[in-house]
Amino acid sequence: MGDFKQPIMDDFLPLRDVVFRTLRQAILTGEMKPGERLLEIHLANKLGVSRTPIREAIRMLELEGLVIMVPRRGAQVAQITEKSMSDVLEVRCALDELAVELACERITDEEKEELAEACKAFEKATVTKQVHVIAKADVEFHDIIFKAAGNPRLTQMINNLAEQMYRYRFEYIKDESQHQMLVDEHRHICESISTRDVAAAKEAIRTHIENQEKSIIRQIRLEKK
Amino acid sequence: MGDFKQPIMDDFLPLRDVVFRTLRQAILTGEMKPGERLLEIHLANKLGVSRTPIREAIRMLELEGLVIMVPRRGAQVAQITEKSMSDVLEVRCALDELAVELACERITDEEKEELAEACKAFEKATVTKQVHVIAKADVEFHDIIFKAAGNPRLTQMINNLAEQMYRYRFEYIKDESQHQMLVDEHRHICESISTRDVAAAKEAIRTHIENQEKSIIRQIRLEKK
DNA sequence: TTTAATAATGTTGTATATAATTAAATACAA
DNA sequence: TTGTATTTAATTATATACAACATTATTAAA
Repeated sequence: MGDFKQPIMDDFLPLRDVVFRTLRQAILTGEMKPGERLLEIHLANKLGVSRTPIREAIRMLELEGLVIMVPRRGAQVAQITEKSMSDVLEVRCALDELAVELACERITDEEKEELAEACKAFEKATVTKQVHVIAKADVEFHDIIFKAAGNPRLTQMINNLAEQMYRYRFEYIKDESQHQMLVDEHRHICESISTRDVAAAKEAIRTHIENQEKSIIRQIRLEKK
Repeated sequence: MGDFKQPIMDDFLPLRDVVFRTLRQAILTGEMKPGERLLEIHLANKLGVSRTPIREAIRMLELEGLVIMVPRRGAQVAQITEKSMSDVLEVRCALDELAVELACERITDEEKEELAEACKAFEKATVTKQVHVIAKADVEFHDIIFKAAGNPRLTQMINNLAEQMYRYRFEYIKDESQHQMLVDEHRHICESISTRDVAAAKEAIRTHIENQEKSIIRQIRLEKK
């Protein structure tokens, strides 16, 4: 299927979902540049499917804000600006604060264990200095917090927002000088949730997100040159 | 076009958008009941269009969480449970708090005027005791806060969440015994934003949402019987 | 009467064909 | 050369056709 990276084909995923994931990946990784048009026949040929699943995927990308529709001219990849990113991060920070707040209230002893484990696992991962290993451990750590928060809707929204920053994620993790800080932040978050200290947990997660924001904004400014 | 209520046809909106709005309206008003299947040909005949725009609209409804897809069985209207509603309201409350916080920081003198106007207009609207007049004034009041907050992404997300509760909205406003409280809450919100008192504004909006939540939960419990 | 196999039907998933619209190219007049 | 029609090509929007699959009904056998 074309030269885009193929996503995992679990069972019989409808083609629209395969196309959706493929295009989303291409946009988030920057393989498809902002402003680039999504020509239906072109994509259909490239991915070896008909126009129908392409169109349906585009509708989904549109609602996720990844492409914008120009009436009768079709879709193009949405622009990523410093403003749009900081807007997203502003929202994400608020939602992450909510997540840790809820986690403080609702976390079980078992989940506390899991969180402590994940925290340690993250520290271990940083030692490997392999970007995707660290990224995975990071996701697992945060996923436990989301599970503890017990609000699937919230989880879905945060993950969706996080996805928008996918392109910048790896660059951030690559920077080894930040690793110790990341480990400390995770520990701090883990401890305050375990002791159900809402104020401390919110403060910790806010710092965590703000540091990410700084890194992302820095990268965007670099790109512009 | 069928017996659904026809939305406004500005210029030449693509059929998918007309269908999308029509179906969304039908779901949000309860005309289409949770669990009800969305049969493509059936809807296509009813609305006098082909299956293509119906399918594209369903993709959009799916991403908004209004319908869920059962693989190879098509779409059905999402269930609304007490849990799913309180999950949504939990998120909405956090986002509304963020909105007033940002509004406190960013509101201009001009917008302060507008907000005060809208607050008065809302009070006037309650006197008419006409549900849709009150609802409209309420929306206008909150829209000014969103504008002042200056984060379009946030606005879009809050509006999307608010939409999910559309069905219960009118019942809430219908209850005249609540009107004075609503007016007071709006005044309180308006004043604390104008004086840039973040803590007070957040507290005020939280109360505002929590009261809505109580009303909605009450209605859901009534429905179940 | 119950169960298994099979046919009929309904429905989605995908592909293709047609219509409508816009953008680009060309021709013509000022 | 510039501005304006007019044609041509490209592309989306919509409709229809076909294939795959799932469900239900029906029939045959135990």
